[in-house]
Amino acid sequence: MSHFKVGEIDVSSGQAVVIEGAKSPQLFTVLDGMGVRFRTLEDGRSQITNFVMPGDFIGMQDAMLDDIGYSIEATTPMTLCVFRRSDIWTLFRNHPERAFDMTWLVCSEEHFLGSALATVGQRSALERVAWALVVIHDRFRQLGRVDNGVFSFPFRQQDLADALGLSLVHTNKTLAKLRDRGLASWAEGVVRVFDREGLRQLAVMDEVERKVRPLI
Amino acid sequence: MSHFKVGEIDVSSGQAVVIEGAKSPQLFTVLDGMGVRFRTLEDGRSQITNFVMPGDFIGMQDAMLDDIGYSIEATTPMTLCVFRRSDIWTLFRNHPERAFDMTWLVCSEEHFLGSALATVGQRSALERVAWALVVIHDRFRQLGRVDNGVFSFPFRQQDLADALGLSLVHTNKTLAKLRDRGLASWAEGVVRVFDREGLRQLAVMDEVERKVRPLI
DNA sequence: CGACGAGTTGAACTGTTTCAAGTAGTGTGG
DNA sequence: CCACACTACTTGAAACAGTTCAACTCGTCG
Repeated sequence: MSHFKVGEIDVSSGQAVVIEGAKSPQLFTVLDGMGVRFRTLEDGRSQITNFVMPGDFIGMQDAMLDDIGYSIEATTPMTLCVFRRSDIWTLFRNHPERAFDMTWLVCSEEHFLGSALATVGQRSALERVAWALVVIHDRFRQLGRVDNGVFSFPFRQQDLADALGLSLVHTNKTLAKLRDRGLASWAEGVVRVFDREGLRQLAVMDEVERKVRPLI
Repeated sequence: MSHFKVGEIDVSSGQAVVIEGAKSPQLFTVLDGMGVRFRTLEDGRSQITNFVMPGDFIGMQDAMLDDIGYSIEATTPMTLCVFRRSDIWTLFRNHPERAFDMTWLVCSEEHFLGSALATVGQRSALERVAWALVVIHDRFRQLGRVDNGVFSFPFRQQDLADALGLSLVHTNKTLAKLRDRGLASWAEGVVRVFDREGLRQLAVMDEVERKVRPLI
């Protein structure tokens, strides 16, 4: 991929990376830092569709559809590797393995959104929060950031609420319930998963085997 | 695509096309008929992720991820064109334009799931149903099945409820509200959209330009 | 004819939201 | 160094949107 690389950019925390509706001609890979990907309704409500983490590949959707359906904002400072959108076609033509990997990532993203939709559509607040903690925990573990169930998590409770379609207040109270049950806690930016299996069962989710993410 | 075609299959209404968890080695294009794509939780709750219609391309996700995350069931009798999963790689290698189109479809699917997630996560029941009617109406119009806002819709209200994360009863009552307001009606398998613009505004959704779907 | 699926409507209940008030931590400026 | 503003989190109580339960209609199928 290296000769498609245009450069690197740094985005400081709180700043927008991609703005909904704009026609950003770029594709990114996240080298470092985290952010949120979200959609906003005209009246201000916003839905976080996922948390963006190192290794994520952003912008394929826009590049293909000529229309960005979401915004991305950096939560921590981020470093992104930038590709030229117009090179995608060249990639499909000359580097089918890379194109294949990129498609794999999009499929995997779609898969995740399907799970998230089922969660928000069908699960109760307690189940949703438990589900989110399992998913986030597993993703952080893949990144090697989990030490014995403990990892630091840079987002706000409001972000989790926006991701799960719950109010901030209820998200907070639900987290308190999980804490009381000894399943997990989240305080001062640190999440502690005491009982992943218990959370998983509470969330009525089945075990999924880990997938190997291709690197772009 | 024609020499990747393995054959055609017919599925009668009510039958499963793809079963969650199974490893179906096939890809399909819907030639005719409609169905639902859904995910089930272990305790039986189910979330419809989308309505499957003619022209839809199914199975890319599975083929890529080696794991099917959803089921598909035929609502009306369906005719599907079957491809061999193992040919995907050949396609990327020898027919980059086709691979590009397939990726485009996956991106477009992802885009839709993002909208659906924002709907289920943020919109009220009234807004959700209005949103769904606009989306469904537009999709049916693309298929050329809408005559002056009127089209026949083979699904049950329970299906719409499962798609929107609402109970059947409340979905029904919400439809009644839209009928009372003169925006749309749905009776005996026929949907009438009297005021698409009114529905769109009620749903707090912005206008989107139509995209050209590639045919697979 | 009886059983069954789909739709409809009313009434009771409840999970979640909204409102409200307060704590703790952090940064800013006088 | 203290007052002030501001953001994140926490907790209680009131309000309400949506669920659940229940009963009834209508058409279809065997």
